[in-house]
Amino acid sequence: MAKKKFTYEYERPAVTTDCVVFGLDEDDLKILLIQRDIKPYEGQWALPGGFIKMGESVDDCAKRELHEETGLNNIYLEQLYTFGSPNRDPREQVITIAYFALVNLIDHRPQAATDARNAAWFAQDELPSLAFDHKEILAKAKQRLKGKLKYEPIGFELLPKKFTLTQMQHLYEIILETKIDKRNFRKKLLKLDILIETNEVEQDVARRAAKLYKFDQKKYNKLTKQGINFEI
Amino acid sequence: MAKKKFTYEYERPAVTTDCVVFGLDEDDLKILLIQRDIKPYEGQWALPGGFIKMGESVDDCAKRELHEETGLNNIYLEQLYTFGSPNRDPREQVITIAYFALVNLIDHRPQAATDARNAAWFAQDELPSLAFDHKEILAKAKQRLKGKLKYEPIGFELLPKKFTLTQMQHLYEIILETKIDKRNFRKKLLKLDILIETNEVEQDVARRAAKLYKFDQKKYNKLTKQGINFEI
DNA sequence: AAATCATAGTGTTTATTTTACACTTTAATC
DNA sequence: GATTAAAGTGTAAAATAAACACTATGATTT
Repeated sequence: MAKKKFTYEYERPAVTTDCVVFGLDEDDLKILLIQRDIKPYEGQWALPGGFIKMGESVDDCAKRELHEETGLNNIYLEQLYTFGSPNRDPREQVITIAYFALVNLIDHRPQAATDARNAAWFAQDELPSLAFDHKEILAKAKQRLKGKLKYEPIGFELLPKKFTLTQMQHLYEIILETKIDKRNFRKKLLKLDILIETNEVEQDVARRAAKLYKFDQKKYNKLTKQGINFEI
Repeated sequence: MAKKKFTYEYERPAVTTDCVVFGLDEDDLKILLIQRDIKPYEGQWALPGGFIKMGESVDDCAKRELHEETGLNNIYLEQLYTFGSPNRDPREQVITIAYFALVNLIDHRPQAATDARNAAWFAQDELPSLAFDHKEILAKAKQRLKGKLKYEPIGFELLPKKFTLTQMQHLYEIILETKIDKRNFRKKLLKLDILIETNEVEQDVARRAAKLYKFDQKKYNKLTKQGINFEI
């Protein structure tokens, strides 16, 4: 073991960040996990994350760990909740600030971890058992994702740059776990006026191809300044 | 200085909790601050809070610090956000998990701090300058309070056990910073069916006395299980 | 005892939003 | 040319939200 070097007057907990990364596959909401290569929980799957370094903000720590362990960069990332039960880590007291992230799996295909750790996407119904209290963190993240999706159109983060209205609707149906009426959904979404209709259509489909739309960031920013109101 | 006793392999940030306590006065939303008696920011006003102890959960730390510094106990307390910029404390890196709390000022009159520190309630428009990044934490708390009030009837936490509908309406008006129509407000609130009408009325008012109501915790619990939907 | 004051308490109408619902169009494939 | 699969589209009914003003009550004043 490396020699211990840092001394404090009072005992201190360790601090980590962990990240729940959601990605949308064809018809499934997937979660990115890494396989632990050290104790405790060696070999088990866990949320990507790790210890904070001095001089870095908590947000930066989450970004860095996510990049180091999964190769992901520049994706939607937001603080979720801080978990601080004294026994959540068997080694010692570890406080973790959990984040949740959204990535579109079409542009960011499942990637190998850069530091040789095993990383993989798991569907909801094929989740392995998770290390630490990560199951609890995941539950909180799912709850937050559901809640957020109703009031903010964060769905764009999970879709490719250009997408069809049906893709967007599927996304809502998968996350909210409910069927949505096609006409009503389109009416509401288009009324928000934050979509740009491109003059392209889907490619390589064996049926009538759907129009592709883009997200209009500028109009969306204006809208949020006035206080958005989007309830699906 | 006391001798330093705890040694770690890697440098660790200190961890604290801070608490934004809101209380409702006659016609003002007030915030509980304590005056710092040590450096840094000695003599300045700050949110109540302090360092986490080993073996205690983050939630427990918030409760304990709140009690030690303000005498408050058993009040509505919920985690707000974790602030972790590396320079938010001039001494060294300190990560703080911020909480927000609601108390009714009628039952919990402004109290002296138990540990001799100066504690006082401040109205929004007479806030002193705050230590650390506490102004930012306060802003986040206000934003959360507004947001929450719209979807959950947390107003009860700020009112005495028995209250009039007008008091509740004033609360909404003060926090949301908007005028609300009396008839529409009452209709909506009563339709939720989480109020119990007592057969008491206000005392000592020089006009027609209003009926007093109580919050029906049981019905409310049922309601939240089904997913509440209360938008004022 | 009557008048005054201050706020409690109460319903209806209109506008807006949400929901329910089914057929035609299009383009590729067989 | 028929088939297939999903795209795309509108209307009517129901529910909800918003706007709006007077009467009731009880204490205080004259």
